[in-house]
Amino acid sequence: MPEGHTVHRIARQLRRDFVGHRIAVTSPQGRFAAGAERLDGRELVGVEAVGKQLFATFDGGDVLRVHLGLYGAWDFHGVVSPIVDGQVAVGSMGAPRLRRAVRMGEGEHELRGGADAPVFPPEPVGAVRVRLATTQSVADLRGPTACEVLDPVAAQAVVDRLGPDPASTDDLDAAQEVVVQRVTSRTVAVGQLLMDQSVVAGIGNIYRAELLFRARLDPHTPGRRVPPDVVRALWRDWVVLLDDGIRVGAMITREDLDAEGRAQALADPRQRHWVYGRAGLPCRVCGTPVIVEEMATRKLYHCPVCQR
DNA sequence: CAACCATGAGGAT
DNA sequence: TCCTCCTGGTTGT
Repeated sequence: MPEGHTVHRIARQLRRDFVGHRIAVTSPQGRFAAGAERLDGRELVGVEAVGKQLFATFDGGDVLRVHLGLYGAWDFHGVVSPIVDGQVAVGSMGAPRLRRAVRMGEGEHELRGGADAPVFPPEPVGAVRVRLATTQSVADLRGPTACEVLDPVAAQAVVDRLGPDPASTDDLDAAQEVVVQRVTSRTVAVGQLLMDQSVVAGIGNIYRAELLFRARLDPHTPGRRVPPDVVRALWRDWVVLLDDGIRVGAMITREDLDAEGRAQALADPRQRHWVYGRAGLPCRVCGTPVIVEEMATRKLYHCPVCQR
């Protein structure tokens, strides 16, 4: 369920507390026993996120590739350092219902073993596919759709299949034109193209719905019928939303909220979005009931009046 | 308890 | 278009 912003935050957390350390790698659940044994005791030398994929490189070049899919999450225990200035760090990232959040105050570096287990390291809870551990910090991965060890060439091949990700690209303008080309050359609905990770990486079902609403664009519009300037606006908006999501740690997509409204939306997910998850509720702009339909097996929310 | 659901994606048909 | 995998929270009987 995590979209791109979550994976970038996870990459930051791993860089902050794990890169530069020798890592004890285990698979409490057992389903990653061989991979864990291969990586165990090596130094983590770098972590990158591209789209929804995470690449953790160990000394010697092996890359741990993780994709959280719908259910995956990382839980962090022990020292969980702040990853964004002026903000709390959250001890768990991924599928929201999995959050056994350990919230830590600004600037706080604290040794603790989780909310209900004041020992370190804590016993693994549930089906932990991989545990990465330093002497001070633990990262538990559960429920990933992909978790494998790749050599650098294979890892790069995965990256090469992905479209641009604003948070892993240094040339946003060049990336923008790649997206323009990949959208406007297709007859597939733009609502599907935004979810296609080879077109643009990191967008999921929530950001898809919200980007289209913010652009007031009908999700059914064929890619080739979307004017290039509208694709550019979508891309620039994705740049903004992703950056905000990485900093805030939540998908607050309503640009009409003031600081207080954003604070309330952070506490109440029902206030975060224009249309996502609001089937039958009045559009926040025109009052028309929000429509939900299936598009390529995923729920698509949109306003039939504002988006055309 | 079971059934259903979720911010995902690959592969078979 | 369907099936499968992965985990766990919520809802219903």
